[in-house]
Amino acid sequence: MATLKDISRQLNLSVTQVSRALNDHSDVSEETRRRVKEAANILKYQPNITARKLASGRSGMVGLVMTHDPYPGADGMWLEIVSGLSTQFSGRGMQFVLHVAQASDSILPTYQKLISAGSLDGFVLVEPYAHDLRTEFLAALQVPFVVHGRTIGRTDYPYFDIDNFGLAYESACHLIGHGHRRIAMINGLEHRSYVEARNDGFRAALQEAGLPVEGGLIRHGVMTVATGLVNTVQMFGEPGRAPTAIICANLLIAQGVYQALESLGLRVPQDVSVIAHDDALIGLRDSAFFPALTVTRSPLRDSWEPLAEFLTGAIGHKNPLF
Amino acid sequence: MATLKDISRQLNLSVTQVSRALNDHSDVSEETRRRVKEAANILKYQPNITARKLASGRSGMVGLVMTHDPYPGADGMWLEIVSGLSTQFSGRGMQFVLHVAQASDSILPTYQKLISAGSLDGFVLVEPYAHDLRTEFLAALQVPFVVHGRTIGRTDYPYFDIDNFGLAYESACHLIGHGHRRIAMINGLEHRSYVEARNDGFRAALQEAGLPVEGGLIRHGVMTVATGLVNTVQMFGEPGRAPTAIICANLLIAQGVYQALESLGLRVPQDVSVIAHDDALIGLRDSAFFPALTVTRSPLRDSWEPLAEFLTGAIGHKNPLF
DNA sequence: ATTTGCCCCCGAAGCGTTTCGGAACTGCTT
DNA sequence: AAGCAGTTCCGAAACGCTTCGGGGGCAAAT
Repeated sequence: MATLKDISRQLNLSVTQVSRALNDHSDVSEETRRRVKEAANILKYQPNITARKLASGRSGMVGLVMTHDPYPGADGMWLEIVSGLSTQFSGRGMQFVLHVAQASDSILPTYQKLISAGSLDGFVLVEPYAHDLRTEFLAALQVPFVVHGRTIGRTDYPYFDIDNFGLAYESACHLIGHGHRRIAMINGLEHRSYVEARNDGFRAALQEAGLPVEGGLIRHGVMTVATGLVNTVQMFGEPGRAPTAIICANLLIAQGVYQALESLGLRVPQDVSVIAHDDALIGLRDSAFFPALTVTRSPLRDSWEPLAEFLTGAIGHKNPLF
Repeated sequence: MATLKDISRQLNLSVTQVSRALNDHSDVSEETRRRVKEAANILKYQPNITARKLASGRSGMVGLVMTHDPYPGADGMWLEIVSGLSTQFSGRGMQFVLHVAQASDSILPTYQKLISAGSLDGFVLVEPYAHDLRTEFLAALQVPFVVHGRTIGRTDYPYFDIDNFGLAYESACHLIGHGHRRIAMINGLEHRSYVEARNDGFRAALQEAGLPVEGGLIRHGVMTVATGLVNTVQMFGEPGRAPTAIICANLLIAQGVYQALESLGLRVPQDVSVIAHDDALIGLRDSAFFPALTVTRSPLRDSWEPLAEFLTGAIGHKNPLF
């Protein structure tokens, strides 16, 4: 509850100088800086974010807007995203908040509202579509943002992505090298850019090997156990069209695939080979699979640090606080 | 980006009157109110939350602080909580934000920081302990808050709770009525108030029936499938001490219990009766259980509306915006 | 002796809103 | 004619902070 004025009174300094001292400006002597910081500590001074934002345009708060649509079964990822980003930002002295939009078609208005209300400095976007309205919208408004993944086309914004094309490509090549000729892929929801990229990588590998890319072999769904299960059962339901290998977009899907194969009396890897991508989510280990599961792995966790770094950079650059 | 000043200039009114018109104060004529609101619409005026907060002390934002510790497998509940509360508050023209504290022992400092930074009007607390530091802390600071559940002892704050005692009591009575003599309960984590209340209800029913309350029959854990599974296996591992009925704190635990019983070659309900409490979480239906599961049910979903109502009431009362 | 440059400091303005205390006007009562 | 109440309005202050522009003081350069 202590304010700058309190400190300034106590130290016989001007509010200005106290502010500059605390924000490590250049034109304040080493001695006063020390005294000010000491007094701030004693008085348990906390800068008033609201006032700071109003004066400087920067609040030190960044946000992520998620849509309200629930993803039953796939929500472990949200925990990972939210806690990961929160950790990173608070390590940088910023606040990370999550905002839930009411419906996916109200997401742009939600950003609009948050921006013109003016309490956030920037945004983190996750799960971008191949062509995403949000990036264009935020870019047009000159609001700092950062993307986990990336869109197709113009990418003149900071983002952090993994080689989704390569991931699927390598997995498919691996299976082809082992003699597989009918390979399926159970992927995430269509139009998401990483899903499309993986489809492309998958197709490229098949084409290189001279294999046809049949429609029914690429499947989409929310990344849950149920998706893996259902799609596997479906694929093996059409006689003569069953794959001999399956590539799974994540470990939950792989779990469903394993369950389905077991029920169908098929063995891994003798009857069907399975490869999955492992995001290293909390509470789900590839080592828990039996028979052993082959994975490509890149922990989601590794992306929060660069994303936070980029965003703080973009914000600081746009509107320096000191 | 339009401000009050813009509107006032356009209409030849004072900023004061425009503000009062938009906030539906009494001393502004019907005619001006109409004109002001129309102009605001045209100019796409959005009140600047930051400035409003600074001037009035109210920002229209409320928050929930969760701890960083991940609950693998039990995070569906977080989705339910966050999206439910968010929906309720945005329906009331407020913003709901989620903040992640770095560690559970830093939770009070986190509140402290958020409060003195002064960007939130109030808090929602969930999963309170029987004796909870947070309620005392916030009450002492006179910060509005509302609790999902309640603490033991002084409850002079707004809260919404269900009859956890009765829940467990009725379930136990039901089983006792069917002739069961060794009844187990697999409950949530110790010290949580709803967990303690259910323990109490459970014990009360047993005592009334003259049954002993043995130590090993009340078990605690995070509310996951794994907890149900492991505890069931353990209980049936001690010969002669196995229960004939199990009460589960939620559906995930019940799922684990079913899985364990199936592996152990035990049938529901012939060999073991199972009752669970159903919070009606997204993506998990009691009807999906086979053999059919007996449940007590009270949707978590029903609590967000009253909680939001209470909190907005408490905030408005404390510091009226108009 | 004057200028230049540097270091440290301060007053005041401004961010966009709310709110307090009055003020102008109308119409109505004494 | 004066007083009163009610309605509608406004100026100015305030919230806590940042930042612009300037201003002393002092040592080195002219």
